This record gives sequence, structure tokens and C-alpha cells, in this order.
Amino acid sequence: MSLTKTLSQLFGDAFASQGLDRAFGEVVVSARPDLAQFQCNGAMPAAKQAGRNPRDLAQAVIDAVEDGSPFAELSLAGPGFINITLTDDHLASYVDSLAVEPKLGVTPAAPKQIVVDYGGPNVAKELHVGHLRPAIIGESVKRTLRTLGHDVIGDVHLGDWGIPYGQLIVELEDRYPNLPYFDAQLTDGYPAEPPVSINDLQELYPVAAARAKEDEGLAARARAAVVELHDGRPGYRALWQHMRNVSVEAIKAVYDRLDVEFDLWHGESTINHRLQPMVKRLFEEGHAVESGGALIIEVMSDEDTREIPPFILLKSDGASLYTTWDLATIEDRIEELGAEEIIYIVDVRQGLHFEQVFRAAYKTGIAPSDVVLEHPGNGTVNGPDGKPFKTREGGLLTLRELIDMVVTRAAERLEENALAVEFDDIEKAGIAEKVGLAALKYGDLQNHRSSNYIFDIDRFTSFDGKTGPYLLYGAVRMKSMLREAAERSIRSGQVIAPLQEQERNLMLQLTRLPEVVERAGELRAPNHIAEYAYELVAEFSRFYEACHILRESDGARQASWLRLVEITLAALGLLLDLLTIEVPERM
RNA sequence: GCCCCAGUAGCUCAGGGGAUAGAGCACCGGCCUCCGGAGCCGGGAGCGCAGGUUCGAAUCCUGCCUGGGGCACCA
Repeated sequence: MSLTKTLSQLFGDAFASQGLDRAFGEVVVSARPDLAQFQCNGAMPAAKQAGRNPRDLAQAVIDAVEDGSPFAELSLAGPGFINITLTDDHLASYVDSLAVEPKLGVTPAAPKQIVVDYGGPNVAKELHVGHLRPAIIGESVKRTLRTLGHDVIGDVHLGDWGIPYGQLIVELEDRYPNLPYFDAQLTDGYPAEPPVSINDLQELYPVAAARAKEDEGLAARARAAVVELHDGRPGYRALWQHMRNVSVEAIKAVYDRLDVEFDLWHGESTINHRLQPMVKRLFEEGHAVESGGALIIEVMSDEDTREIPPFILLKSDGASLYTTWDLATIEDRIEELGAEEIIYIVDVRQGLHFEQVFRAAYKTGIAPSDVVLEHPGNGTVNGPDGKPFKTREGGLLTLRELIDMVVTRAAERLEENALAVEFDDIEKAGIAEKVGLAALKYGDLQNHRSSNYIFDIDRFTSFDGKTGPYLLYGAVRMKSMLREAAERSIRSGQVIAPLQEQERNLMLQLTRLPEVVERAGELRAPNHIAEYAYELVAEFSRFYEACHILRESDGARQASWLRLVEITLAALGLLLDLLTIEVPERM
């Protein structure tokens, strides 16, 4: 169990002995490291609730907790703060115990079945800059919740059922009318090989979309084609399946490069079989009503003081749309996956849409009230002008191009700094890839999930300061030292009470990990992990400057320090993994 | 018009009702006979405005100002 949890229990007992709620005993890292290591602020709210004097109550808590305790000092300060400092022996023995804890003190929560919906790419379109944030934030949130003990399923939720596919079908039909897919009489025996490559699709889609925008007749044909697709016209289905397969392969390649891995490659189309029964039931139960030709669900309630537009279940032409699919997907995830919580890492601008979907899901009973539906939205990647990132020509930058840009810059930086020069080209390229991705991901994840940030390649790839490369450097330096120690047959041993400030501070920093991971999970906010990983490496650097491990003459001290390095490296490894950042062996 | 989000140091951004609001960059000044200087130590500078709740507010509430976004049958 984590150190602050143990301390919180001790203080919880003390509050309970005063007839007060144990929750008041929560212990946190001190805001005033000059005064103490930890603090408990519970006496102030508890005193208010109990109508007692806060300082007296704090003193009573201190008296109750003091006997046989691991504290070097407990003191009362200000209006009722309890300041806590541990004995060095106790601190060291806690940190020593982390050596055999793969999760560095993270205690598993009661496991919940959680679905994280976080990719949202569209078939036939290349991934672009806008897909970066949801991908890595979602992946990080997924890994964090998993580390906390939950059963988490990541679903890419492909955009594969919308009007664009009608537009593509019509475009292909106009270009190649003789393909068997367009023969309405045919129901079987289509070619196994796809008629289009990913490159074809990427050329076709913008043309098809532009033509449909200009020509209403064409747009109507596309809408009709999509309805036929949904209804199961064999040729259209076969063609669509080809397009989907070809696209998924291309999309997967980019996600692979980002180390973003989905458990499910479901999409909007996956739940097609649920649409008719769901709509029928919602209509019969009176949840869905006809309005202006469309079928809607009223999601505004009497308590609302603001306008919430109705949820559209079916368009006036009778076709389903993304709202329908999202609702049916909730039904599917609850019934098929046993989802107790569904988390959507999707652009914050979809906020109103999700509010409507969630309301409709709860109102209709598709989601029981104890199922948690949540949309922790992500912000956008902006250019230096503060507007969504574009290429110099004003076009949309693909994600692949963005990654290439950063990796190229990372390689230049390595070159400039005469690093990795003695390695062969393959290893150099591998290092540049890892450094570039670390720069990109850390540059992104250090910002709060919902904020828009300015993409600054020079800052992100910089070797100075709070960057991905700095964190990799820290990790590589630890690895290098452990290798060196092994070569000299210096072994690690039990962590003993610290003598120096830097040594003690590193130990204290390590005790924070479980709370940070928990908080990041609860808030779905990887930036807390990013921030802490930096602080840990910075603390390590101070320790490294102050304590010359390999030259230390006291064997027990040296062994303890080495163990401290091992634990710090394990902690950093865990944190970087949660940030989806990979560490090279050397650089 | 209504709604949502944001406004914190020169810049880019963190910040959980708690004590003296932090980091990186940039700027100024120190530290290499020493395990990797991509480092370490030190310095100046800030919560949009006005009220309110509270023992205590960057954090909660109200109003205003500024910026971004969203407001049935696109996704």
C-alpha cells in the first residue's frame, strides 16, 4: 500500500477515536517542504462540522496518533494544520519495500469494466494532426486505468457508416460503371482483391466530397447509396468492405508507430443490426416521437434552465445517423462487453452531442443509471498562430508527416550534439524515432487534456528543460550507471536511512507515485503523470550530482544508493509507459 | 441570442478550498582533475475586472470584459 494511504489510515483512526469521520484523516504531501514532509488538514473541516475548536481537535488527533508511530515529528501549525515528518528509518524501509513492487505502491482498485473510445478515425481518410491528441491521451488513460486494476477495453470506433461512403460509392460508380459491385442483379462472387488501393481512396475521397458539395443531384444519389449500403445491398457491402479493409491497414500502421493499440476495431457499422430493433422499441415505448418528419427523443427536462436541442434518432428521410449509431453502440457495449463505464476521449467540441446521447441513453434505459457515461474531451493541436495546425501551404498535415517532421528534427538534434555518433545507422535511426516520439508525446501530454496547445517543434525536441528527450536522457543515464555497476560487480542492497538531503528528497518523491497515478486515472488527465515524471527525473539529477555512487567507499551506502537508482528507474519506466513513451537502451 | 471552455511570470503551460501560487524557455550570475554538462546551484517577474460565500479562494458562486468553440436531420 502507498505510504500516504497508510498514514491516512493512522490519522483516520485518530479522527474516529474523536467520534469523527475517518475521511478527515487524509494525509497529503506537504505544501511546505521547509516545515514538514506530509500534512493532514482534516482537523479544520472536522472542527467546523463538530462545532469544536480546530487547534484543540488537531492536538487531540496528534495525541491519539502519536504512540508507537513512525513519526520523527508531529506538530500543530496555523489554524489547525498537522505537520508530519517521518523518521529516516521508516522512510527508507518503505522505499526499500518498493523494490519488489512492480507497480511501485499502486494499490488495485475494485475492478470495473471500462470501455475507452478514443481513436475515431474515418475510413478512406488519412490520419491527420487532429487525431494525435485523442490517440495518445486515450492510450494513456487506458493504460493508467489498467494499471489501477480495472478491466479496460480500448475501442477505435471507426467512422465507417456515414455519407462519405455513399459519396465514394457514387464516385466509383461514375468512374468504373462496369465493376461488378454496381450490378444490382449480382448478389455474390465479387473479386477477392480490392478494386482500390489506399492511395486511390485518398485521391478519390476529396474529389467525391467536393463534387457532392457542388452538385445536389449527386449528393442525393450519395445519400441514397448510403441507405442502400445500410440496408445491405450486396455489391455496395462488398465494395465498402474492401474500402474498410484497405483503410484499416493504413490507419493501423500509423497507430502502430505511435504505440497506440486498440483491443477492438469496431466502428459505426458494427452495431447496424441493432438499429432497427432499437428504433422500433424506442418508438413503441413512446421515447421517440415524430417531429418535422424526423424521429426525435426529447432530452430536455423540466429542471433545465437552458435549451437542449432534441436528440435526432432518424432523419426525415428515414436514415440513421451518428446519433443513432452512438446510442446503439452504448447498448452494444453494455450488453456485449458488460461496460460499467464508457469514456469517450473525443474532441471537446463534441460536448453537446455527447450530452444529448448520454441523456437519451439514460432516459430510454439503454444505459442503466449506474453505468457511467463520460466525455472527457480533448483540445486541439494549434500552430504558432494559435489556430489549428496547418501545413505551410494551408493544408491539413497528416499525422504521418507530423511524426516524420519530429523524428527528422530529433535526428538533427542528435547530430548537432554529436550524440549517438558511434552507433550504426540502424541504431541511430531507432534512437531518433524514440527521441522524436518522446518529444511529440511529452509535448502533448504535459498539457491538460482539454486545453489547446501550440505545437512548437523546436521547443519539444529541445534537449534542455521539460521535454521528452530530457526524460529519456534521465532514464538512459540510470541504465548506463546500472550497467557500469554490474561490470564492476557492485551490487545493490537494502535501502538504508538517508544521510543527505538529496537522497531523502528522492525517497520522498518516490512515495508520491501511487497518488499521482490514481489522480491521473480519476481525472483522465495524463498531464499529472507527465508533470510528476519530470519532477522525479529532476530530483534524481540532484541526487546524482550530490551522491557519487560508483565512487562511494561505504559499501552499505553504495548498495543502498544503487537500489535507489533501480527503484527510480522502475518508477520512471512505469510512468513513461503510461505516457506511451519508449526508452532506448542507450543514446 | 443561448450554452460550453479558457484568461496565471516577457513567452509556453501546470496547479486538488489550505500555509509563502509552481515549472520550462528566455534573461542575469555561479559550478566541470567528479558515475553521461541533454546537468546542477542562485536571481528578478504573475492569478482579466468587480462583488460574494468561507477561519481560509487561482480553485466555489454572481455579474462584467476579452478570446476560442458549439447550438436538431454532417461526423
